[in-house]
Amino acid sequence: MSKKPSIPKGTRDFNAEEVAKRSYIMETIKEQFQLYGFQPIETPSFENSETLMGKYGDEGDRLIFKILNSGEYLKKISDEDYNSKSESSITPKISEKALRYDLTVPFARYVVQHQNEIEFPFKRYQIQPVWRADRPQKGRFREFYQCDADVVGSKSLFQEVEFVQLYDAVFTALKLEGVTIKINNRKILSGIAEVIGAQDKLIDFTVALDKLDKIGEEKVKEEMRSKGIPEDGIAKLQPLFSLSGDFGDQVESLESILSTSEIGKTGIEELEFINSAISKLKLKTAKLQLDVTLARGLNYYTGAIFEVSAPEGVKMGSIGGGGRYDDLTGIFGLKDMSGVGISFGLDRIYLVLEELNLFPDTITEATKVLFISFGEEEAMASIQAVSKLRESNIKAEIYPDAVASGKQMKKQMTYANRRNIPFVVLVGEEELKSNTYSLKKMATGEQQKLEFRDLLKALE
RNA sequence: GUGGUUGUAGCUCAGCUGGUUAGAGCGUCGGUUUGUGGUACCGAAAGUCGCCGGUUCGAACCCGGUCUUCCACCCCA
Repeated sequence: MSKKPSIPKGTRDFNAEEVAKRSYIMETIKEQFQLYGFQPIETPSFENSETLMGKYGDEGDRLIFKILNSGEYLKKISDEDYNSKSESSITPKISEKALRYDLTVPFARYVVQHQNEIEFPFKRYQIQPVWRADRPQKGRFREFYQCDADVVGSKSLFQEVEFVQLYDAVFTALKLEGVTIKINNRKILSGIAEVIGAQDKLIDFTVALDKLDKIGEEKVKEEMRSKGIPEDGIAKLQPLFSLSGDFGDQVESLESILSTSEIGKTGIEELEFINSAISKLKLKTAKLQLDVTLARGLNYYTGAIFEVSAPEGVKMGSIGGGGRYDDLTGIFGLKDMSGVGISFGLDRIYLVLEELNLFPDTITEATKVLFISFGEEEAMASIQAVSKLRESNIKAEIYPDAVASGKQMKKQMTYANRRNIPFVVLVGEEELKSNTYSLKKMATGEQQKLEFRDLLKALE
């Protein structure tokens, strides 16, 4: 045996069934995106490095796949840089392009670049792969698909409301019931940080808070202390750790904490607006839940923050996320362009649907009938029949190699069986003479000789 | 980037404290069955034990490195 070929870690091949299942998810999402008025765009797999670098924090920069320059790139490096062995100074000189890390930043770039051709508010969706140089683990790959829908150019909170509805619509259409749409607001987090005297430590504070359900109250407090958050501030957080009840109850507790923070109060108002709209509009199968510990994407989110988690009992990271970013295009020079968007994690949704057995049986449509090949003359007759069946939209094929003996007959039957082809047609010497077709139903083994008209009827 | 885990036939995995020619099930191929698959029986082929190096009289097994798998942390879809 020669050297085994392989694919890079964190990447996958997909067989016919997997492709069918993946496209089922994509089509379902696409359909809902279009129903909500989003237009598709696509952007290149790789961007100029400067478009991506620095947009996702230090951690993000580390996870961006960089593309090596072509040509004699080493000759352009000065001896000083070369000997320094410093990645940060050499990397930009030998790599000017990088693989797309998410769809949001390329979208922001797109909006700025095409601002004169775009009607605002601009609603677009985008379904494309992204790449991250991460270590793979459960539900985490180095190449995976994101399905994003965003609106730029509207500050209306009704956008947030519609996105909650959109999440609900997609997961309902996928029959994935009972997902939780968690919502939070950056302004509330800022408000809390302000109240406890940690405005400058917002990220440290929220990163610690985000771990609450994972490591528990004490460990979270410990981490906050270690980051230099004052003890009396941590004490003020106490009501946060025991938040309970419905949306309204939780908001009440928050109000008591945030009474002295203007920004915090704004955050609460926004949350309440979204919640009351949603409770009037009603969700079909999803739940909307306030989660003050939710703190993702803080590098650019400024208002609402969303995250969707799989139904209870399924061990999987978030299957979707999103939020409001008031100034994303600002980085590229277009000010005052508020955006809000959500993302679906195709690969994770796939794993969840698989685990819960929610894929419809009908999505893997294969060949319906296989014609057994006997010889040249028979094959010719078979191909004529196959062509006619195809004209009637019946998936039909003929085994490419002729039967020379019973062994090959067996081989062809086995082939039909393996591929789950439900019907086999035999056209041999006898059938040729009588101008008939022997149709065999594989599941039961029953077989009958039919004229073409009846064959067509039986297969329709 | 940190810590752990995995790698033996096409696939799933056994393989004792290091000891002759490395095993099973499934699959593949052939036969019982020359116009009939899915069930039965008989037989056969198939492995540089992930790769490189070390220890040893002797390594699938012990040690080091490296790649890979999966998991956790960080972060994230």
